[in-house]
Amino acid sequence: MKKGDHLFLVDGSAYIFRAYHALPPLTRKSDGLPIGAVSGFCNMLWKLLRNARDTEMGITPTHFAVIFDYSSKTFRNDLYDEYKANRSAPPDDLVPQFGLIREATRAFDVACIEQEGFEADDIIATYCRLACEAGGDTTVISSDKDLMQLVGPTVGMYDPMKDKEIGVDEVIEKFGVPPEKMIDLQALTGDSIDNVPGVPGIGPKTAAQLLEEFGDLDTLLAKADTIKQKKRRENLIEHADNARLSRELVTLRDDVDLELPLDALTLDELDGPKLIGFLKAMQFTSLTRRVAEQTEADAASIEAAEVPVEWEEARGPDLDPGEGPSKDDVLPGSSADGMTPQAFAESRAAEIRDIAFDHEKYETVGNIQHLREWIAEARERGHVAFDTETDSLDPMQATLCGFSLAVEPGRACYVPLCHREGEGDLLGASSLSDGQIPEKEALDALRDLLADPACLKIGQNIKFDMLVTARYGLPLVNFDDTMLISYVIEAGRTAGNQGGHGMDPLADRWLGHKPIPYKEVCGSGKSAITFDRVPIDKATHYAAEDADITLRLWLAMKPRLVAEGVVSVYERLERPLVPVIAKMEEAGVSIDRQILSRLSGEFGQQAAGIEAEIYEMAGESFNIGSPKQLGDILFGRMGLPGGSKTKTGQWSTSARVLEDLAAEGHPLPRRIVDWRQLTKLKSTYTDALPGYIHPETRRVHTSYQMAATTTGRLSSSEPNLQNIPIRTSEGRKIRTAFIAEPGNVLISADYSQIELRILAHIADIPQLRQAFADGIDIHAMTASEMFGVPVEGMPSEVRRRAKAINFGIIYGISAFGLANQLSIERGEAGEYIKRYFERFPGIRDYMDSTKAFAREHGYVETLFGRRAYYPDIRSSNHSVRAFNERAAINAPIQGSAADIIRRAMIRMDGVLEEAKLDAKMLLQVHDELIFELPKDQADAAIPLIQEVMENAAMPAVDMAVPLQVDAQAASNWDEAH
DNA sequence: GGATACAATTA
DNA sequence: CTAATTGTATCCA
Repeated sequence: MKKGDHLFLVDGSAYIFRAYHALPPLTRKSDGLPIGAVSGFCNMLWKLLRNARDTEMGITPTHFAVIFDYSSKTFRNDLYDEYKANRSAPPDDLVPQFGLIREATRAFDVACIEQEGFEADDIIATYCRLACEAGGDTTVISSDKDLMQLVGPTVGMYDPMKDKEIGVDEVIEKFGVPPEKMIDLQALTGDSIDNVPGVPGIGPKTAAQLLEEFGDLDTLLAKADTIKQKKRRENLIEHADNARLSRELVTLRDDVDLELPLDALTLDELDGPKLIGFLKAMQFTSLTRRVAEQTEADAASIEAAEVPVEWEEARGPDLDPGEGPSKDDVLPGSSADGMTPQAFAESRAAEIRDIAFDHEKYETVGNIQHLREWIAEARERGHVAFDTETDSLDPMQATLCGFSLAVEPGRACYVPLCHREGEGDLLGASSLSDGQIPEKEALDALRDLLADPACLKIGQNIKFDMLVTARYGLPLVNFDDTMLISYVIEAGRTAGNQGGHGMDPLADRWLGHKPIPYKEVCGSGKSAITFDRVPIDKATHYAAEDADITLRLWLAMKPRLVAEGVVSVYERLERPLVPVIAKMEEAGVSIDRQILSRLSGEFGQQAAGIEAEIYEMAGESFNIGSPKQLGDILFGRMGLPGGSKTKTGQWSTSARVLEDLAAEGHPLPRRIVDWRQLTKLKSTYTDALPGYIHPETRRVHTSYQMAATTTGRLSSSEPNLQNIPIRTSEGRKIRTAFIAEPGNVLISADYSQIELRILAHIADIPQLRQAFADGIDIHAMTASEMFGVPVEGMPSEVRRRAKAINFGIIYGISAFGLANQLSIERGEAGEYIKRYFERFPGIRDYMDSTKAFAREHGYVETLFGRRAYYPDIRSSNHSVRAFNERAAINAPIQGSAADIIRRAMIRMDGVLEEAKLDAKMLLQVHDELIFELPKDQADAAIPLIQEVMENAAMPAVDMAVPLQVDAQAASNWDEAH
């Protein structure tokens, strides 16, 4: 190696894990071999090497190697035997990919390096040092912070997934310290993934600040006693040794005795046919094609290589028979001929991922002719991505600032409508910016596009855009929603990261692209501006990018619906519900301010009285709302026996614990429970709800999230109208404030025991089926089966226990949970469960087979084919696994019920309309629908609503158990329910 | 101001 | 023991 040479070092092991989690899971079409990470790896290597051969741009490596960890045990374990002890075994579908990635490296004719006893990072550090000494430059292909300590004048890093170079400045930007201080920073923060201890309570921000102040770790530890913050000071002093140990653990060794010298890493000419053989074996069609083009090899004449792989499973995809793609699922430019849907979806996703973003190419549309051209092109093509920009996240309040369109990847525009400039605080002082089409003219043109049934509008969370455009008098027909497509294909796969199905995480996962952050355009906090204040050129970059991303996501994801056999879930349970829910949100519900205000006063007074009693009993005043202070009083000063502890080691003051104390004769805990209940009712409901009354409609418009839960349920927020109190008489009063307009009534229609009925159907339990067919009290029946007590004259306590068990079954019962619920010993709860399974062995069979299915496939299905993914069900951690098993048992039951009410909601409008009823569906509360309609139509509507709901599973599923719906009309929600 | 913990509410 | 959202307290930047 000599001056001017450039060494590329790929951190192979880190890449594998990152690619596995970040990229959509791919499988080889012929046998289901998982190859997602391999695919990402090959695409990355190809990109790096292709750039390498293009001397016009980028850096040209002369030396190249991929480095892997050899085994998990290294010299660091001798320093600290807990090192990396938190690492769980790699997922089953990643294991075969380790070998494949090494094969891929060889197919690319690149050095593949691993050495026993050392981590890839140490080998990388050593090569870096050698290259530097020889006068060459190095680029480390990784984004691992552990490697950032190597960055310097001749060493850079490159994050292949974010296409981002990391130099000295980037390290400082990200961590607030220069690379040479990264070791000290990591020593302080530790690393929970690698189980490096660090100092508790110190995160990257604090660490950077401390190092800035003290210079380095040793100085810091020596002067730790001068630190002001108490906790921080104590932790630094107490854990100083851990910090020193951590420093040793995170310091990379650059003196590894290398098996392969630096000069052996020279980059050879690519062997096209060899690489193509491998890619063909993996069935990477689009990369094969590109490599063939580049190397001028004849791909057709090259046979797929034999690639050794340890993989026993050979399962095909589970396509629902007879459920083909519908007409509008035939995608533009489709080259699916001769390909399986799976292979097509894969190659499409890979194709889309490779198209670069260029914000400069987006157009701003400032005259009507230009807009008409865009709309004509969209209608010509038959599909267009559409996104509105507004000044509010609330679609019922939002003012339209502009909209964007995208017709093909990279080709997108923004149409500003009412951007303003100048001071806004004085009336009329701001003025409309130049270069905007008059709003009415632009909207009239847009109407032709949105109302055109022959042109598919593609949105991300299109319910929002639908509500906004509806308020401007524009109907939106024929649409797709990328958020819902994502929800159908990977509910639960993506839990954790924000939103899961929001634009940012989707763009990251499917396109490897980070959109312009909203904060960068509009600022945040106090200095935030509304979108109409954003300069138009800046707005175009942001808004057109959103439409561009939406279009790309649609292109990349939609074929997956077919590939995974879930088209009907999307087309029958998700998409048609969008306009239904939009209408419900738009309708809103009427709330009586006066009732709430009166209740607020009552609750406030009662709470104040109880507060005084509490201080009296406690002998001092304190903040009752602080669990910490309350715990100190109850279990410290007053010396009451503590029950359980919370996960942070505090004494629990949950209602459960307090009620147990009350039962032992202590008067104070009871009052605490009462106080909490009243303050909850006041703050969350009677005080907060009036604030949600819309200034113009005078009604409350909740927002339903269609892609928020793993099971298929909706959720409601701002305000949440799915948790309005009902259990206690005090809470119930709040429901009287939900009223019908004068002359109208509310109808509440709810499914009776729908989840138990679904369980009886799915698990096929004869006694349960019979009981539901006969209309018997199901909990009493369970009690009599289990305890041999006749239903007649059964003590209520016996029935209560049976009821808790029935619920427990639906929740994937555990002795711990049941014991907690019933305040009994775990052993006794275990006995109950045992006895239950003896009487209903079919339930145990259902649970076992559901668990087995989930473990094998990674997901479970509802009666209607909706999937809920539980990737952690294979966790080696017992409690994580058990939790996922319970969730997997519950999901088909809860999810099937959710699917049934969705079907009812989708059909409801048409049925009511046909019957000439002016009923409006207002709310959904999981198993209940609320309608508002003229008083004199209630008698006609009730049986119709019941019929639609009771038959909602038909004809897709013919339930072995009848569904029963109870419905009543009244002037408020309390009486209707 | 943002993140986290805990407790409340619902089906 | 399943699935959610919201409000208050608390800690830290």
